[in-house]
Amino acid sequence: MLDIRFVRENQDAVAKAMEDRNARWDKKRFAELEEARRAAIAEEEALQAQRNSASKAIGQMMGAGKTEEAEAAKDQVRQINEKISAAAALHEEAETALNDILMAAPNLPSETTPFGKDENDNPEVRRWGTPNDFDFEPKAHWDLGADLSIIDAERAVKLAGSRFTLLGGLGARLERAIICFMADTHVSRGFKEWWCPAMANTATLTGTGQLPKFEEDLFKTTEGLYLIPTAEVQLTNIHAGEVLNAEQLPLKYCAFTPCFREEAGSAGRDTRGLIRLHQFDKVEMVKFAKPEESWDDLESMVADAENILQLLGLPYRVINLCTGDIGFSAAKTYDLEVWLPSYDGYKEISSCSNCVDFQARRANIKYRDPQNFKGTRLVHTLNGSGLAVGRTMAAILENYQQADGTVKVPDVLVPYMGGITVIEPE
RNA sequence: GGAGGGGUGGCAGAGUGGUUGAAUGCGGCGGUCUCGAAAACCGUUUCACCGGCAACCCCGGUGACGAGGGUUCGAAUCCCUCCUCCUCCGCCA
Repeated sequence: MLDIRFVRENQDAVAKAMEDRNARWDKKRFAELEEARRAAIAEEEALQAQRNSASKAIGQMMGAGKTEEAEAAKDQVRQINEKISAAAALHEEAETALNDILMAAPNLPSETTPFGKDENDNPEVRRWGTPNDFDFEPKAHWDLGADLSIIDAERAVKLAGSRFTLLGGLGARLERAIICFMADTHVSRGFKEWWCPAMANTATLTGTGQLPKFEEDLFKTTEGLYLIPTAEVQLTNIHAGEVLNAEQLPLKYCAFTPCFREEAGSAGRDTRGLIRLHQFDKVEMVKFAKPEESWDDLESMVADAENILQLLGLPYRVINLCTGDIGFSAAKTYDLEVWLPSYDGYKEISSCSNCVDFQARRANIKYRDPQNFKGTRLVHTLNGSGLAVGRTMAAILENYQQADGTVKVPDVLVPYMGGITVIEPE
């Protein structure tokens, strides 16, 4: 959520930023509601002050035995109360309308977020590795998975429907190996690992920005809970409503969880394989940082994600999402895209964002730094995939496939595969 | 699922309708004392919002004692709903 005072004092800049983001923004309506809100508050509070002093006086009259005077005063306060109710109604009306606007408004892009209309305007930052030049016709991972009997798409449909997957034998083992490798690697680099609920409540999802605007992207239970679309939701909200100490920052958290997404608007896209599923696994990183350090923390988080790809020997590139393409809560986002032969191109495998104080304000996450300021301030929150497991498996299968149809296991995963170095048909 | 008992400031713990934003203790911060430290003593110690102002650190006001509603001139204190924690019983991976 944006800071209402900042929006009030920077109305033109906010309107411009919203336009850059392709977001709807009614500058005039905001200004009117904001004005109405403050007028109503001023009125309401002035009346409350009257009531408070009158009530105090009544108490004294009663104490002094002046019953009749007290009764007369009570009548007057009753009238004040009616006025308070009217002012409070106006106040709440404006407050609710403003809150709806602010909760639906995306974050402001950072200064280093390039201007652009859509994903075609995302500048490439760097590349790592060279895509394999196969001397045979490489298969797509869904064909490799079927041929090796490690991905059973048909039975997954039987069990749950389309956009689910069933991994068998070394496929299941490879999924588990990738998860453990990623989590272990992050832990060795200073991340604290967490194991989280796969469901979250409304407040939690509001804190990170999925709600109220993107409910249609989520699976909802009959109990009113939602399946988490990413562990970012849980890791970030761990400290919701808390005040952290400056010495503990930055906090570096990671977690493996399954993730669940409706994928409502993506019918027909990536229908095969492990790229776009209702349920997928992901190891997620989240950081809580001091505002003055968060941009450095974003760079190092990207490095943490890149480290996984480098250890796995998978070619990738880093792009800087433009204003028209960054997500709702982010001020700046780097995407990591892994080389995927079946797409003859790079495909997103990680997204690392600095949300600055946008989520911290929603979730009320602050920190104290008595050396440098009095009171508390909002922290900055960052999140990044480290990485999406299914897409990593797809990339491994496709990039490590061999002419005979087998798949070599990346060296770093061999220990996690119980020493198995090649995935062969059963 | 059944029965009972709780949720107050960083922590502990008072407070059952009227200067209680909240006693007291601990902790924290500042000071006195000391060569220094400890002890002792003195002072201080929540947050959000509105208004004033050159000013977030000053002044005035409003609100907040798990959350939301109600009663009342007035609620931490009474009533209702919800959330949550604890104890016992039952059930269960």
